[in-house]
Amino acid sequence: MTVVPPNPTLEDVARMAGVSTATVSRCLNAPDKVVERTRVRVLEAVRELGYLPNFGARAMVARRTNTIGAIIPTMANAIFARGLQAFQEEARRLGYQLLVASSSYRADLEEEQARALAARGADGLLLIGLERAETLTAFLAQRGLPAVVAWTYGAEAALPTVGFDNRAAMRGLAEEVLRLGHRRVAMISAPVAHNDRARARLEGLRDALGAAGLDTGSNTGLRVIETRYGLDEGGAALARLMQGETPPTAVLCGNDVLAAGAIRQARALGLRVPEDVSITGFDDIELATLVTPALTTVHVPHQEMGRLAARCLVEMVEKSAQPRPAPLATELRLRDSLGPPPVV
Amino acid sequence: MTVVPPNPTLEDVARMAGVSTATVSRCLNAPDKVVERTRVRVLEAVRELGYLPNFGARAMVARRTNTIGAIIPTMANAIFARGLQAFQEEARRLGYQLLVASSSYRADLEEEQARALAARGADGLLLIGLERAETLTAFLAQRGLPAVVAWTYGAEAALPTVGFDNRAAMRGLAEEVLRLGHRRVAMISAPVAHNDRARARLEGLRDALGAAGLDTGSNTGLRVIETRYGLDEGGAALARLMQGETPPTAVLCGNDVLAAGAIRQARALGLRVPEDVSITGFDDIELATLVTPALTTVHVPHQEMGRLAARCLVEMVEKSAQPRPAPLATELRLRDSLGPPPVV
DNA sequence: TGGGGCAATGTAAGCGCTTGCATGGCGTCA
DNA sequence: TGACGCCATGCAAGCGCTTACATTGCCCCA
Repeated sequence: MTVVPPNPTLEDVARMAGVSTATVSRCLNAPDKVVERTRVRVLEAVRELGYLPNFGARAMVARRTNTIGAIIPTMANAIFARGLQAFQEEARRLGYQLLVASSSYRADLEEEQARALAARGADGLLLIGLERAETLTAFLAQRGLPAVVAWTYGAEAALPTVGFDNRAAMRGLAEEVLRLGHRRVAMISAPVAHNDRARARLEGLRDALGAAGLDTGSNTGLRVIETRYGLDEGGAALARLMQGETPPTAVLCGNDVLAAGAIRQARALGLRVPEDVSITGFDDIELATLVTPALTTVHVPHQEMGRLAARCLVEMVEKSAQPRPAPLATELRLRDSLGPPPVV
Repeated sequence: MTVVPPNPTLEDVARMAGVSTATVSRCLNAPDKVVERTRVRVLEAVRELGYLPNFGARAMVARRTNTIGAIIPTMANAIFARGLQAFQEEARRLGYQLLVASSSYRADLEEEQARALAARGADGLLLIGLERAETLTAFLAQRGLPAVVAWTYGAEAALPTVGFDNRAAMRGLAEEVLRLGHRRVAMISAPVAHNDRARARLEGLRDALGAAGLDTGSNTGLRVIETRYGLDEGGAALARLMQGETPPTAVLCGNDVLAAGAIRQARALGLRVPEDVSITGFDDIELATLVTPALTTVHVPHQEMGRLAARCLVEMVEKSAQPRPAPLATELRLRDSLGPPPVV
């Protein structure tokens, strides 16, 4: 009868196999340095004891962990979920374990999580969006910890970015809206403070408006409501927008969830979409085709982005490279929630 | 000018502050054991160097990491996302860092991830559902690694469960369906193999059918289609169900996503919901109120479940307790997608 | 004024692992 | 047969930290 210790160590295995700990270690890390007969015996002991290398000890001496960390604003948002799942699958393929933490959209928590992940030996970090505490950036630089930023694109950002041009994409959508004849346009946006993506989308809309010679001032021309993420929030924002004297004929939303909420609310108010008011989204998540009418939106290749980000980060970790992937292409998805403005 | 090493150690800090490493360590872990003057000096050095304790080293000697791991089937599913977000917030409040990994619904990957998390020193694990590789259960037992199972409830399960009774909940919904007069009922279910939750829901339906004296056999009475998670998958399943001679008058879906897909498909087929066919969901995620008609479904308290699971797990970790929380209550949400069967 | 006690700090062991270097046994070749 | 070299293995240092125990110095009281 063998005694199986609850947390067997290298030494337990060595004793059982009648070899030194060095040999056991070599069996695990460089099997070809050990002659077959010994190796078999050692692996047998490993199996029997259910031995699992202590990660902390290994990391301490090996100075790498094959772990990468991701910090996302929240898990409760489909936009991140899908891309992250792809990221993790690609990372796994490349031999890396993914650890996810979430920041609740707070810069201080993001930094805290980054430190936690760094302390836990993450070889690299995936971050979302360009905006963050300066101290975090400094921290990454000081430790020489590779990081990539996803879900956005910035040619001259400090860190490599993997994503798409939010501004240009929104501009494209807005141009289509204007082409249909809309002149009174409003936007329901996620809070733009500390969120370069939201801001870029808003600016894209302003770009289009400006190019068409329309007033983009917040007071006189373009009305913008900033609101938290959520269906109800989107609905509430729409209700506010529509109650004035001259409500907008088109409401562009910063993301699909806000847009879906807006559509639901529009119907609750007895407004027809798009006959009375057009509503558009951004991201093209699943729910875009679920609402009635189906959402006109901007399609973002989330999975591709996740995979690309993983490859990019691994390259930085393994080759100390500084890749600069090209921005991904987005695509207009014209569905039913956008139409010409009502004839007066 | 001070030289700031890229990865400062305790010793660097000690040298800079002119004390021993023990004192620095005490400053960090038991500040009241160090006199104020020294402490200030040490913390100053910590700040200046940007010192971050090496987690591996610390874990190795302290034998705990204040880290808990969660393994979920996929991040791309809103059901898990929301509960997990709540779990993580509660865990953080209790002083624990959450690390998430995903298993893609595969038992082998779940085990791999569990080992990875255990090796990384997780003090406890959050698992989903009761079904898993025996070797994993054995592994947890051998290491004495606390774990709780969420999203399901099993009174005599090997591990503490935090969740609700899937079977009873579905039975409740099914009884309502039968009360309205439906007799030809079908189900669109997630794959039941390796998924106790899906299976329990199906059994709940069978319970109700049986209690009403209806045939529950798969061939003659109840039609069940198992399909992968996804809107399109739900839609395809509905299409198959409706094309027979005597299509069901009510289709109960294993979750809201399948139901939403089914509703979309029903409309595409020109069927009115619920006049021609009733469709129900399960989970009550946001999208339930988005579809038209709004989904009749079972509301599950995901956030509460997440919080409770966190408290439960922390209790196990800190007090070596074996809590057995009571099942959470679910609630029928009667909305518009369920109505009486069509009059023939 | 001297000894006891206590609070603050230092010393050093050891957590589990990897790895450079030392060792020893064996095959090979002259 | 003996010297050489090489391969498999062992030895031991050391990664960065915590903590039990030792040491120091000071205060207080007799």
